[in-house]
Amino acid sequence: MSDAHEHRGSEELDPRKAAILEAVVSGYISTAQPVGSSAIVKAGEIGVSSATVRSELVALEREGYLMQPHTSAGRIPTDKGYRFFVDHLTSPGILGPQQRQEVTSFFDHVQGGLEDVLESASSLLSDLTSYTAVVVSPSHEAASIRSVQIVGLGARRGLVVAVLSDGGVENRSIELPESVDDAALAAATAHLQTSLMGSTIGALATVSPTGNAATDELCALATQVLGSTTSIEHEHVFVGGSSRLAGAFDAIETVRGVLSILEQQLVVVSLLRDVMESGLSVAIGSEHGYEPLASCAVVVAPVEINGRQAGAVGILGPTRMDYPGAMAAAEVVSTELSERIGTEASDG
Amino acid sequence: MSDAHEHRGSEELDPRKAAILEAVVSGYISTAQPVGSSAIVKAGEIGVSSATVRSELVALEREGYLMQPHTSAGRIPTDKGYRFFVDHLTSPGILGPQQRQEVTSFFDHVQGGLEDVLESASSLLSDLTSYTAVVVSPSHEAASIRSVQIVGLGARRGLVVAVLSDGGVENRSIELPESVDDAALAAATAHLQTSLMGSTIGALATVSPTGNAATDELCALATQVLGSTTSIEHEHVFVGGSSRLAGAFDAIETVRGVLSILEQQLVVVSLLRDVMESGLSVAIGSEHGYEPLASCAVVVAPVEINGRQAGAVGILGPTRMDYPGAMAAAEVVSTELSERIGTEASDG
DNA sequence: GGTTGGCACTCGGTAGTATCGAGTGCCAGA
DNA sequence: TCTGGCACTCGATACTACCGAGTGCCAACC
Repeated sequence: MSDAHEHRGSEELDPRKAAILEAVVSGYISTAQPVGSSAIVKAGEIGVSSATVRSELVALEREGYLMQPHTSAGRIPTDKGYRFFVDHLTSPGILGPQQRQEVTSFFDHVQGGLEDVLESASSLLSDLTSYTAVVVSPSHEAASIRSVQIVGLGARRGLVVAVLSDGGVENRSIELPESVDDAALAAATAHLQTSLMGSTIGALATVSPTGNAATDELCALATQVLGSTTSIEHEHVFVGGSSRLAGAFDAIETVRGVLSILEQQLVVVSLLRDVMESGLSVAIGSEHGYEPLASCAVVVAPVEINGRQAGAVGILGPTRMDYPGAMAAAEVVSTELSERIGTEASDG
Repeated sequence: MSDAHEHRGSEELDPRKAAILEAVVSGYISTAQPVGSSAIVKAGEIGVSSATVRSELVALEREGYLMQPHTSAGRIPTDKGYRFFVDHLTSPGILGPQQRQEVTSFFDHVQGGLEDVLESASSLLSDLTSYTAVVVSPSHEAASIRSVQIVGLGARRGLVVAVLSDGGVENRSIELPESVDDAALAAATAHLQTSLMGSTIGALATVSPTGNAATDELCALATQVLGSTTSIEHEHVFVGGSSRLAGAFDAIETVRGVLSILEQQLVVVSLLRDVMESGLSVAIGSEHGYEPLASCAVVVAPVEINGRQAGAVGILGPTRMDYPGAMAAAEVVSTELSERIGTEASDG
């Protein structure tokens, strides 16, 4: 009480307290059982008796790093305990040779369009970590348009296709006005192409009228559907290894809640963005504000294109997850993805 | 034994036996509890005493329609029991007005490309039924190419984009040869366009050489990546409402297994195809050969384009699912999807 | 002969009780 | 300040008793 440090979140901890806290956290992470004083002593790192450890445990509990599920049980870490562990007691870790191999092999062999790569990447990240992984596609908002065209599909149906500088392809189906022939489509495509080339999908350039009514109508239609859905709504979320959630939690209601969150793409996007904006790479328990994820930890890493943060990868596990491993995997995959997706490099 | 009918799977059942079977099945579907003789009598449909019902239950059990979880419990249906129920005791049912409204509202307002529509449709189907839903995109194998182009993204990176007659857009990133300028890309695009227009992605037309080395190299590259992945590998599976699995089963291990199946897109595609090829619209329990889905029932409906079966929708629930409701929802959504996707209609 | 009420029996589920032991908090002594 | 000792707590496990839903069987009845 008289200690002014009490209100600081991350003040230093007695080296011995830190060691004991570490023993509890890593013990609980590997066994999923509350850790008792004798188990800590047996681990060998601390040269004192269990009685001494117990008094330290009481202190750690009072300070909010640990809690007891019930009176006669060992301790388990609180969110604050995990936080201290992540910030001060562990470092990102490195991938094992086999995982390293898996990553390089993946990026050597992956093929297909942007979406396919991201989709597979989410599976890769899940395989590497044994947790559920998410990959949020780079926002296309800032990507510039490299090509636009209107393709007729027959029977008054058409498709507006825009290719973006980041490799993304946006397409929207439209209903064509009656009696549009291929020539009209070609004319409109040509005009759109010159007008929109280089502008971003978030801020489409205005298409000046040509005087040809049919062309202008088509162009208006195309720009309208391209701009109609804000790009945030089209940020895509890829979830890999969702079945592993069932292994990570034993309460089926928790699994349900987390799965339900993962279905809401907007929520996942916001979650990852919020975490990164607060400058963290890990959000533990209730640190992010999402109730149903209170028993989860999220490890995130940004995907960058030309130094600008454009997307993200995330790993979702129980708070008692393997933080070093997850952070290492997220780091490696996000870096590789950034490299692979980044296109406007200077070595051309 | 002496009864020759014994070996026929779906011979008629005594009307009273059928009524009793129906009572058991619908009772178990709505309560999830084994159904006893007295509950059947209380339901009122059968004008006999519980003792009589019991002797019929014994017969139904001997014939394989019912089983007892343990000696002193009521009966629950076997897969065969559900099958009889679906085939003879119930009909597809109709959607409630509210659901009907939901469907029309959905198809009125949905926008975006083909994939977006299918993705949202899986959520719709899940919302309608309260079960997990899957939508398999129409195979692009038979769709003809309406447009091909190679777009440069800078720094030796390019994207091959093909627009198909069914509204699908395939894209593959490629590494461009050194020193390719926009003119070369345009030339190659033009040549590809005329060569491939109308051919299917499953059987690309050969592109005749032009004599221009750069153009021919680009065309070869493009046709190679377009043909490289067989189209079955690119059939896309959209899963909606996976969180509902956690509500449908109480064994967490079952949830895990089913989720794991849903992650394997190829398996889902095969499953739905197998079921439809055997002429069914419902597969119950172990009727399909997929072990982890032994406690599931799958309701499927084809998505057709111009009369040809091209994709499918499916509903995945426990064997004690609401078959009429699920069948109605699958039917409606698949029909609407067929209508919306089908493009080469004749009224153009 | 099919149907029925009666009845003994089975067995999962629930509640109550005893026991075990891991782990604790506390304290006196080193 | 640390340590060994000790009484205490309380979840987990095992065992028992009991209840009741539901059964199979059978003699009697229409």
